[in-house]
Amino acid sequence: MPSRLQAELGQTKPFASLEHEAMLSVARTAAVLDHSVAEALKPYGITPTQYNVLRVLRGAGKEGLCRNAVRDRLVARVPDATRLLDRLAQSGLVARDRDTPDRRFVTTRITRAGLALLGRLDEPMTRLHTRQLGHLGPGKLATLIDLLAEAREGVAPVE
Amino acid sequence: MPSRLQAELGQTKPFASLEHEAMLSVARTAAVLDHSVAEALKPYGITPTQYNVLRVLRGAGKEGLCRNAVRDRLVARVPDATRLLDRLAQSGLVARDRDTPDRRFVTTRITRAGLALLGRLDEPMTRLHTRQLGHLGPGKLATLIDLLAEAREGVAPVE
DNA sequence: TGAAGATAGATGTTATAACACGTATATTGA
DNA sequence: TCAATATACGTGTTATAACATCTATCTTCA
Repeated sequence: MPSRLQAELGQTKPFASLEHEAMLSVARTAAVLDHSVAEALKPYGITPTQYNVLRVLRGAGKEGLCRNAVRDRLVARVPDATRLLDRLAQSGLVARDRDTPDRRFVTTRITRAGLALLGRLDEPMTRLHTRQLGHLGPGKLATLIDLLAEAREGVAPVE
Repeated sequence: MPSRLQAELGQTKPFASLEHEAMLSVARTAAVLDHSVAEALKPYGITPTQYNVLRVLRGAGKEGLCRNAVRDRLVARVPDATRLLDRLAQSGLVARDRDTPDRRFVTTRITRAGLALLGRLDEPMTRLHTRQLGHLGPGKLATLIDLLAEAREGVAPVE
């Protein structure tokens, strides 16, 4: 029986190895999920990466976070956190201040407008997540989360 | 017990839902795996997407594939397949011809140089895949592949 | 104390992604 | 048969990613 992924990619030959099929399955699933999140966020004028930043900053609270701390908490590696935050600052969703004793640090905090945007997004995003993955049920979701964590053990961290 | 992903992202609060944690787990795992593949391919001067295209075209054989067929077989959605193939053609790894009865189609085929490059990559990439995911073993890999396929059922296809 | 190195961040530049629109060929149906 | 539509692909443009390099501040230690 050809695999589900094979059919999705219109591929005639089976995969060379289970490892390879798993690699492509992860990439495919991430692309599909990310695409639907991007579509859902589009009406609000932000990208999944920007949404991720805003959630990180909401989690950090009033203290805020410096640039590198934000960058290291993001799901995907971003090589240019400065201009990512520039754009969010220009939209008024975050604010930056060089207000620590160590003058090298620039603290970024989510603004009232950023919190308001996240507030408007919380419900639709939760519904989206449920619609996308809810059918798996708690048991399978927990297994999936565990297996993915185990999968990440095999490679060096994103550094 | 805080989840593994929580620790990786330096996050203090638990995730809002299993669905959300699963979403982020998939994205995180894909980013980590993609990054290591990109690093491995860098010495050869191609990106993961280009590698993917070359594999698709090798699979298609002498017949080749038209632009949209290539695009639809890629793991991740690419909105500009023309210039992606332009770059591969400029590197001499693929060749294009408008040689079908229907003059709208442009057939793309992998060149001898493209095949040679893939040949050099086959072994190191297989080793990389094994190093990244081999420790899971066949049983867990099969489960992971199945769960990811099931996860993709919840959302509309990438169209 | 002050030069060397480390750290945090900004900036310049090129390549690619993303989106809208344009062109050529083929198909359909009045 | 020929105008309308569909299909396959290309092009123009802007935004962002990716990479290298630069500046400012702080730390370390001879």
